[in-house]
Amino acid sequence: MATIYDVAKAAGVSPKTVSRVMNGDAPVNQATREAVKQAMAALNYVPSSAARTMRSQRSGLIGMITGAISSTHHFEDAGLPEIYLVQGAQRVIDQSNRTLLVADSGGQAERIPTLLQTFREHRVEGILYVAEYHREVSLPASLRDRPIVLVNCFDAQETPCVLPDDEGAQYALVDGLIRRGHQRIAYLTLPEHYVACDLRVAGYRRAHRDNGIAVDEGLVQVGALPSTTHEFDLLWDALDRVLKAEPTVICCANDKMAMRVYGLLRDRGVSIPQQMSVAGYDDYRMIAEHLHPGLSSAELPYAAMGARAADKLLRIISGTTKPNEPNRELVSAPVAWRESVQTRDANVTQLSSRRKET
Amino acid sequence: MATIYDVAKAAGVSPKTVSRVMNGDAPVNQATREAVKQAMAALNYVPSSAARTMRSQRSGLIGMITGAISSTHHFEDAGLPEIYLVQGAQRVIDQSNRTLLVADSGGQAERIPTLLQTFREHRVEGILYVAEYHREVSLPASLRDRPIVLVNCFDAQETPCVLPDDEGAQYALVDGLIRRGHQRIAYLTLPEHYVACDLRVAGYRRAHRDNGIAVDEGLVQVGALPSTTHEFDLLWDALDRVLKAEPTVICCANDKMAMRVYGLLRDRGVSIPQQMSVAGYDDYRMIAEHLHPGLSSAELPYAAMGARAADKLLRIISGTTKPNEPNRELVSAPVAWRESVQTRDANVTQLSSRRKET
DNA sequence: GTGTTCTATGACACCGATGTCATGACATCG
DNA sequence: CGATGTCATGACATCGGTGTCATAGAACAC
Repeated sequence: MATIYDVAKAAGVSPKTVSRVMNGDAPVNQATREAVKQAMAALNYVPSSAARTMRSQRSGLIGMITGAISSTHHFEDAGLPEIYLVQGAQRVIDQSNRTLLVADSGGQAERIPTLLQTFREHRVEGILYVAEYHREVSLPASLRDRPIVLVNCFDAQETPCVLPDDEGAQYALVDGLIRRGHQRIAYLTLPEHYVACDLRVAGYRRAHRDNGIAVDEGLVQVGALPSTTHEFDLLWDALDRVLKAEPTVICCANDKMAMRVYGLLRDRGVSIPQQMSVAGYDDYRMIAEHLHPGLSSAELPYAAMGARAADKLLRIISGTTKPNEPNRELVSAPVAWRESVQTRDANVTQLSSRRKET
Repeated sequence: MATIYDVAKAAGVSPKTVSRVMNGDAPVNQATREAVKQAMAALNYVPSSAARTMRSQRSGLIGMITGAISSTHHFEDAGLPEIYLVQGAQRVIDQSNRTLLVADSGGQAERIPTLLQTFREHRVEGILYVAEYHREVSLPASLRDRPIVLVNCFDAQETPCVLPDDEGAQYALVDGLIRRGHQRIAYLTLPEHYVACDLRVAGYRRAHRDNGIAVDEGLVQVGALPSTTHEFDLLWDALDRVLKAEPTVICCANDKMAMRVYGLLRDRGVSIPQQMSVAGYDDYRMIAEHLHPGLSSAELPYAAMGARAADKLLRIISGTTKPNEPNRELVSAPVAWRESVQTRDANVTQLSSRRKET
């Protein structure tokens, strides 16, 4: 590969002048500049980031570590939307003239030290630490030696983090359901004690409270288990229980669950949305758009979170954090309304007739 | 950050000796070695890959460019499984003590030159060029200056590539259907003239031929359009047409389409799999496992393709390609059989009774 | 005892950028 | 006309590793 010396020789100038042409940090005669540019083009010159890094002590690299945390089991399908996080972060990072170095542990936590070692060898300027679902983490001390932003997770040390606004999004979804005339809103939750579960149930309740509707506790049932292999073992029973409470719409903890509920409802001869509306969470387009009817869902805004996290990290690195910038940032997204939710005349109760059919 | 000089000073040796301890390329006295190791640990020393790269002229970086090609429109959900490609490639590349540098264009082709420039600045040793669906590409000349392996695509110049075995996988799926007693197998295809469409239809036909079954052309209908926004506009009609040919199973071009077909069949009151079996393609676990009933599907083996491509690229880089290694490699995967396909008694035709029901 | 080989180590240059400082050619000012 | 300043450029050192070569001492052969 051509070096700056080759270019200098070809253009009949010193390497330093070539450097000046590239970086524009000092005046260069127009004729000289042209000669240098021609030489660069002729030799197909590309500057070496290794040499630059050495001289400048700045690598221009940002490390992202994903799929990082679970050691007990592999998440088969978590990880998929991470590509959106990567895209969102990369866009922002490219604009700052830096490069994103992605290390995916593939869910094997034991690989993390190796990946971090690689990051350190490359002198990454900061790290984006991505969890596969909204949760609390405790960072290894070895991660604390450079700027870091947590994505989709938080810790007890108030490390800067970017989180989805689970409470707000679920609120928006349930509030939207109420505005569409629904009063009896079933909710099949995530596994208990998950951060997202608690937050979303809180949003569900706040939406009821703000609209002056009392929550029938029979309408709220745990719909999933933490184990991925038996994740939906209790869904059948949970669905039976909420149906007993005679809802007009079933909110599912995520789109996967909603997809299953579609099947289960149809097994029971319940048509969607005529006899029962359904809503999801995550807005996985792959699912929500292609289910029939299209699934209304609260978006998990991964791309925006990636962008926001990258932005925050870059500001920390450059020391230009905003004065009152909070450590913890919530990212919101609008609800995607599709055909699975039917608008009801608030004064009409179709419940009794529907129940007769099934 | 501590440098090799700091370590040398702390251990009372020369930098070169520290280097020897790290690389083990020359004998070092046991006592000296221990002293150096202690100094490295005490100073939390991590060697600088930039300095190494400069001296050795080897970056240890492999570039992967994804989501790279489409310029006309953004693929909303293509790109998702790419994470598997990344994981598969990364595993192999890590084992070779190299680092994967992923650049995702987010479907914006105009960003590719920038990304390639970054790759060149980092002196990547080779490039994995990933297409978002199986297709022919023509590479920009600027990509030809270093080893490259195409993934999920091929070109006219016989550039080394790794492809999914569409023909073989569709053959295996259809052959499996026939072995399960199906004789009238409908096929809703991808958009016409797509590489994968032609290959899969070929597999479908070969499976019939090998089993001595004539293909009823009414059973084969185009099920999707190239436009993503109107991708499935003709699915309704296509489904109607194949149903007229009285199939016992409907093969869909991909899992998304199968998900829609689930909905459409149920609208028609056709139960799956009792009245109609359904099969997909891609084996997107997120869909196939959570549809109800579970969807039988031919796997698109992204992780394996990523690993194979990385392996091939590393062998090209190291000059250890196998003697008879073909430029083009096909990656196969077994069919994932789930409940959406019902085994039939080959001698019983339930068609007439089923048609009456609907 | 001298020559040869091996072990263990260090001095020094080099990879390719760029920061610092110096210098020469002009232009401007008093 | 000499002092000062600006413009354009180059010499040189430096970043942190490692390849090359030199060297001192120990071990071994004859």
